[in-house]
Amino acid sequence: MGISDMIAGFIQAELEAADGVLELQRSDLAQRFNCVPSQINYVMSTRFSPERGYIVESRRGGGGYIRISRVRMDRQTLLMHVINSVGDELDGASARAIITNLAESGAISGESGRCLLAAVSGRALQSAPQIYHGALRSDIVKQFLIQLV
Amino acid sequence: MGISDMIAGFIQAELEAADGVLELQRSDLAQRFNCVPSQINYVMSTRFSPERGYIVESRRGGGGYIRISRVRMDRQTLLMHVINSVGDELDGASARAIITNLAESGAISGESGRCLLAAVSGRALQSAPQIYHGALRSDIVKQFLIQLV
DNA sequence: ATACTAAGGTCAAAGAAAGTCAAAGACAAA
DNA sequence: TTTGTCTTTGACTTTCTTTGACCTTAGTAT
Repeated sequence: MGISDMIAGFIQAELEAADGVLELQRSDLAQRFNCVPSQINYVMSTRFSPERGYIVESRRGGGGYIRISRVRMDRQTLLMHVINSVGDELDGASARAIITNLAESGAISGESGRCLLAAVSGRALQSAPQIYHGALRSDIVKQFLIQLV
Repeated sequence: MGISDMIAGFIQAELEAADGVLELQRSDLAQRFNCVPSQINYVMSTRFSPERGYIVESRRGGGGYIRISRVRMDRQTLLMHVINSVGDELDGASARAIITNLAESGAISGESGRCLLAAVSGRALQSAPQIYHGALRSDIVKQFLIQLV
């Protein structure tokens, strides 16, 4: 494992500990890992790009810094919205509507959609009495989607 | 027996010892067997192809590597096997074991694994009385996996 | 304002792996 | 002997990483 990977690992750990936002100094970090400062830029652009779900801001000059934030993309916002909007019970038709919607909007993959649909289908729930189905559907959908946020 | 066979044998032994996943460096291996590095590529493509049940990943550049993992069966066979082997009830620990296994072997994605795990978690099933959980887990897992075959 | 100093940014070159491909060699089957 | 298949080799390519020289921006002191 090269230096870039170690730096990336360190940052991710710190980010985890700091709950998603981290502010650091380029030269500090470079010193800590005994590398040239521009290596930090390299790590930023290859490991913490927006495509990978991070926003990196910075400022030069005295008291400068690099701020990295892990960002929940639009997708995530949408998912959270859906998760929160689903009540304690969910009937089959609504579940289908919600799930196909998510899939069509691209928030979840078609495959995930099919899997989730299957997991809340009559077949999957048949062992439990009908009265529980609404609540089960709601909980299964929520727990499933939370994994994708 | 040619060099390629020796290399293949060595790798298989190491794989055995390493329990299915092995990471090595092309140039190291080439040196050890006193051959040209591209010979390793030859061995990979002729002896460790996906048809033979292996997945080979690699990375170039500094700190590059070649990672070889053995996959038991092809995805579909494995999935069907699992689906058929799950009885009418499934306890939480077994579900976890089965699902993480599938994910580790690459038969399902890590994401799918997490989703399925979430869908059969205590949280997802809490609305139904405990006595139904076993059957629900079994049915949900089966219905979910059938979508992926 | 001006100049100094303390950040961070850019870019291209050098280095470190791995990948590709085609030619040459070995060997068994026809 | 010829033919076809499997191996071996090495020149050349592509990708990823590391390094350093030089540039820009933001405070701070005169």
